[in-house]
Amino acid sequence: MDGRWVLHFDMDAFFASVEQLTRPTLRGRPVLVGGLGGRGVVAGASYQARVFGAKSAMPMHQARRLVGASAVVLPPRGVVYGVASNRVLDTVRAMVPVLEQLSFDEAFGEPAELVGASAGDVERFCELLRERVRAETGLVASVGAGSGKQIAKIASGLAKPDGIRVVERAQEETLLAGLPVRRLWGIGPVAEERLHRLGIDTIGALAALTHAEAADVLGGTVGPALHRLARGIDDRPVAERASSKQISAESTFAVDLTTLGQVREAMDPIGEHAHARLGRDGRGARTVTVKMKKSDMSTLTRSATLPYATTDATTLITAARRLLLDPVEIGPIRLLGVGFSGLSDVQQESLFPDLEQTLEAADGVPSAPEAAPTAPTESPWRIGDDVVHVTRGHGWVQGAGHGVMTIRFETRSTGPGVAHTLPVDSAEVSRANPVDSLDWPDFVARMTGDGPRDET
DNA sequence: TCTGGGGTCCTAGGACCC
DNA sequence: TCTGGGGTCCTAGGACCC
Repeated sequence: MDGRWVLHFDMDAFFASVEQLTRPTLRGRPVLVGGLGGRGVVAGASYQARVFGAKSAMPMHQARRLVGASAVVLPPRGVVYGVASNRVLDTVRAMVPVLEQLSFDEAFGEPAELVGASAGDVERFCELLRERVRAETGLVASVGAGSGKQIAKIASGLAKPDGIRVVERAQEETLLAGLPVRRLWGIGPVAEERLHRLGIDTIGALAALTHAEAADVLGGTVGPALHRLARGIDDRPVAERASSKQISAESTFAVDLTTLGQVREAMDPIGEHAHARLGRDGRGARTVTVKMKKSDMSTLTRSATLPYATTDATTLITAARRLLLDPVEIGPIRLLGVGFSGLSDVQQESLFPDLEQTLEAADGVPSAPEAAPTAPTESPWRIGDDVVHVTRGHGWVQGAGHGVMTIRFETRSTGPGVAHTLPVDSAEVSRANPVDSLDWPDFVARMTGDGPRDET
């Protein structure tokens, strides 16, 4: 495997960038994407928001406070990110046929034509890849390259934003040795703390341990594996991912649930959501798992395995319901989840109707909560909603309240748009497919051609 | 008003079978 | 006049990733 080059391709601030692409007014502004409720966290932050210290996984209220009044806070539009992600990855795949996709916005590749190539050749290849993605999707990616997955991933981190970083063999050891252990893929807060207590802060210090010591600190399987990575030994192959092993849905409540009645009631929409995603997958499940997170953040799970895999909603959701625990006994519950595993193809008459392409694109994507915990009386429109106006076209809700709403009319192809204030009950405005913000010309063609389109 | 939602993998104990 | 050993499945919890 000498002379192999692994690439790690990573979109820059993906969610926030898609918002800025499809809502041009947001370009250059600090955008926070994530849950708007009191318990929401940041799923994506634009670089303009990161300047203030906001970042992914941070509680939204904290990020908001850091950024201040200029912050634009938007709920995630999973469907749009899914469509954008598919287009980006299709573009990448045209140059790198075998891709190991890690998430919506990240993938490893190992192009055959780069075996034995010079660093300069690799850099030119990555630049071409980035240019194509930018030209075809309007989105920016950074790319890292190195002799293995770990170094490629670290390199793409160093390349950000909007860059390339090719790490040559001769630079690897020095580069790794100086980095904090936390930069290793697989070392999280717990392992970091454990190493820190032993005075091991850098990857170099981890590499200096013996194999046995590493196993001792980090566990018999993970320890030696991380130790090898720390020493720059990483011959893991790049391969397409197998189909998922588990499909789940979960929801955090604005207020903790304290009675079994509340938990049972909350269970149904979550179970149905998980089941709908199972339906899109097409397989049946044999094991049902219920997850309950308590107010102290500890988690309880209960699972049951059926004699055979099924796609039947009643069977699966009934099994889930039987697993629920009573908050009176275990304490208040902040999150409830339902998961299906033991997935297999199950020969059965088609129980699932055909679903829209956009729904498939949305699969596995974070989406806004179905039922908002906020006051339902004020307005049917929420900030970030996609709308279409009879004459002004596609837009999004910038603000709503006191009987009026402000709509910004713009899409990817319009450039920054104008804002208009309309009554919240205006008959000229209706809900729009969010994907139209990416594909406005297609939408116009549909309207003038084949007549009215489906609602989502 | 601290800490989402969707996943993967690992560990460890008990049941069960040969 | 006792209770080995290996393999597999199931369950529960937890670390870690984006």
